[in-house]
Amino acid sequence: MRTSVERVNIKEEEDKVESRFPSVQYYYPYWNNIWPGNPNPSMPNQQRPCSVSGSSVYPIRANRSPNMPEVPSELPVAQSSSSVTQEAAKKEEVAEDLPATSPEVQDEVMPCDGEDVQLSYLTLQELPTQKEMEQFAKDVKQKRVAIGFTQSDVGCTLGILYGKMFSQTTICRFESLQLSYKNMCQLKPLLNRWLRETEKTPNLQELINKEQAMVQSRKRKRRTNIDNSVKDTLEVCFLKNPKPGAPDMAQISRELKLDKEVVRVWFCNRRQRDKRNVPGRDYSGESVDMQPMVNFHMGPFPAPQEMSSQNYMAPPLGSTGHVYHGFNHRNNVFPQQMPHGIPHGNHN
DNA sequence: ATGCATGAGGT
DNA sequence: CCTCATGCATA
Repeated sequence: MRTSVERVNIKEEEDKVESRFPSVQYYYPYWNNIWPGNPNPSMPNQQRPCSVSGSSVYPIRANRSPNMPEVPSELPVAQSSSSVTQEAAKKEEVAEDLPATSPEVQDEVMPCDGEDVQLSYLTLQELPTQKEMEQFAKDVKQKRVAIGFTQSDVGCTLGILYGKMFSQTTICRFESLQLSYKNMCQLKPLLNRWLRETEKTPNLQELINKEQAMVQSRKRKRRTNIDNSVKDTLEVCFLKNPKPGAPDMAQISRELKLDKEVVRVWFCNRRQRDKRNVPGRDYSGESVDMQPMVNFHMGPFPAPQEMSSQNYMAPPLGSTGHVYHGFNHRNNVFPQQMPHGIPHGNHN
């Protein structure tokens, strides 16, 4: 049993469209998606092709596998909605980004084979390796701390300097490499620029405060709190079928007495999380797989995403059907290893 | 730091 | 109805 596991396309398996929004109307009237939160309405909305479209796929150096006939296909369809993120910082990334982090490597990167890592008009050099990315993230954090910036400050500064603001969340995730590879690549140029910019203009603090003054929030659905016991059950369901169809979700929601939309979102998020924490490949570079039973391929790259979730072991739950708090709800299933030497305390 | 939510863009 | 980037809200 190994890679032969093909993705089960439960996706199209059901056409019986369950009533999607049955009894749900907890949505407040803020649907006219104008979100005021964005202080930069002037962002160009072009869509440049992006460099990569894989999720948690990290490229490696070419000298590793000489047998991979990598063919950078033409303009990949960047469905990325992040406009400025790419455009603005791209060019200089080409020229200046590399030397900073890992000097030893100057050769090309080798995007994963079967993966959808693609190149467009960008050079291969723009695809940092996982190691480089780790180093870069570390650098960013170090710098941030050094100048006494909070993660929010950084996000804010990016907005001021380059027109696209980011939340504390995003910066945090960047630093801890919790974003998809592609996402990391998009943000890297910006942060790289920030890194350099910061050295010149040490007093951005004021700008920040000014900008931060106009923070606003729109009404949002209150965050649902799902009981751990319920989460356990959801987890079990997920392991059995990461992509339940509408009917399935309907049933789950019924049984757990959760709103269908909540269930749907939970699965979406669960899948997303699944992609970030690639089994057996933590971000520490040296890692070995910690899941002896999983059957994901052990190549340099994670298996095709669709199957990643199937690699999880069956939950340790008893067959009694009785749910107990058996999961670690913190860094569950795959404890994510943080590469940073810095302890993970709150630094804000 | 992370859980749930939103919305754009894609089938 | 999905994925993906992103963020509010909260533990």
